[in-house]
Amino acid sequence: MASPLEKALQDPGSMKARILTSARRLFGDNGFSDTTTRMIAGDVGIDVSTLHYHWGEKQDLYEGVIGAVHEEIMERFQEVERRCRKADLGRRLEIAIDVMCDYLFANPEVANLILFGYFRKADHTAVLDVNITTYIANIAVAMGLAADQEAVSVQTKARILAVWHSVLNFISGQAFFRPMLDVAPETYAAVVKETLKFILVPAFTIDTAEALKTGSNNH
Amino acid sequence: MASPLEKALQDPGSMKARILTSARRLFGDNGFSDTTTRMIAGDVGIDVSTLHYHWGEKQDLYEGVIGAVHEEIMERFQEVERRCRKADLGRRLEIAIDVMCDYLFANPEVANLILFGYFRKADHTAVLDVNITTYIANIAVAMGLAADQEAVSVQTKARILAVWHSVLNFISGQAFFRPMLDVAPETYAAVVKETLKFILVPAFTIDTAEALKTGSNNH
DNA sequence: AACAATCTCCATCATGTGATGGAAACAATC
DNA sequence: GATTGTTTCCATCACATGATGGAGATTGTT
Repeated sequence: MASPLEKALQDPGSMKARILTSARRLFGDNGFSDTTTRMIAGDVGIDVSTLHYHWGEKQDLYEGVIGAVHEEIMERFQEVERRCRKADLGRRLEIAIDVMCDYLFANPEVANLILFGYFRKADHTAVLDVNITTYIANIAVAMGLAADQEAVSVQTKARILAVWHSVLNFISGQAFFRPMLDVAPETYAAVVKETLKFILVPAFTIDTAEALKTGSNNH
Repeated sequence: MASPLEKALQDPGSMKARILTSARRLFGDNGFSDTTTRMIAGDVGIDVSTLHYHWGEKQDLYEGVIGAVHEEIMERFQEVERRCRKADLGRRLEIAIDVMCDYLFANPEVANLILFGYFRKADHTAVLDVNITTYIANIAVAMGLAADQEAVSVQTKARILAVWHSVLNFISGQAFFRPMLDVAPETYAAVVKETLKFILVPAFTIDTAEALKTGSNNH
């Protein structure tokens, strides 16, 4: 569907791909407005106009980054779904937490990029909006919380959003929280996984039966 | 401690206070970089130089906003602490969720401002950092998860961070998630409270005894 | 070697932004 | 009513940023 993106991914050494890589990291670090095209060009070691030549305007490059990240995330969800077969709900949650944490800790800019998207009031929100809705439906089905992607109750959606946020925030706020907890980087990752499982697993494993039954009436 | 801030709060109709109010909302909506001093001045109905006359440079105004919000939050925590006396842990959590949700839904810019702080790599992070640490310690004590503010284990800190994030994200992402859940604003608030209690209460009420015992060894 | 296509850079523009100086309006005191 | 201190606005500056045009370099093809 995204032909320029495919072309860029074909050869990671191509100029277009190199720009995308730098843009991804810098946008993730500083957000859209605090990342200048000159910063990205400087990081790649090229001129600004070369950047514009390959990607058009800044907004297009940003959407290219979001698109690439989106594809990666969807791949991870498919991995979760594969590994979740024939496991109970508690185990499924643990698998999902492990897979997503491993991925996000290895690509910390991803969590930032997604969370930045919540704030931007720009026009591209529609794009990201669709993505998030897709994530939610995917998780619901993979977790066995909904029969198909169309029949996800409000409660289930809200609960998945809460889980998803919890994961993202711990990774996104890493630079902020790790010093606060005063632990080494590797320890931080372990603490995060443990905390997520501690908080999330009991709620779903204990209460799921009732939650699904009363899932369509809101208080 | 903050003398200019006190002066502004003394008279809500004063120019300095009016600027602070507009700045608070606009910074909350758009973040620091996407909010211009001209936007704020325009919202108040004054000239840019009037704004600079009262508040100095943009960064100072921003810190004024953060400071005011910080004071409000601390008041809420004190309220939680008062109302938590002689209640068990599950009930304490519910009280804390209710109080903080009511406050944040009534002042939605607050959640944005705090979350924006996670991302900004600017110099003021130290200020916010201290604030967050204070929040965490306060909650830990109010919840009865730690004896005093100095003796909070890594696990407890991480768990409180997770709770705090969950609350903030639902309010901050309201404009984003409410359409996704397709519910009315009042319903959204109810769903959020319910979801938070659903997810958070079981973990702490079931597991607390063991959690506190093994609170100092990770993994 | 000649040519065409692609790529990269230098110079430059238009615009928006943070910030300031100084003039004018206002308020308070005598 | 004059004087002094405070507040507000107009005009303007310096600078960073997004973006472009066109010249030069590079590569591939014949």
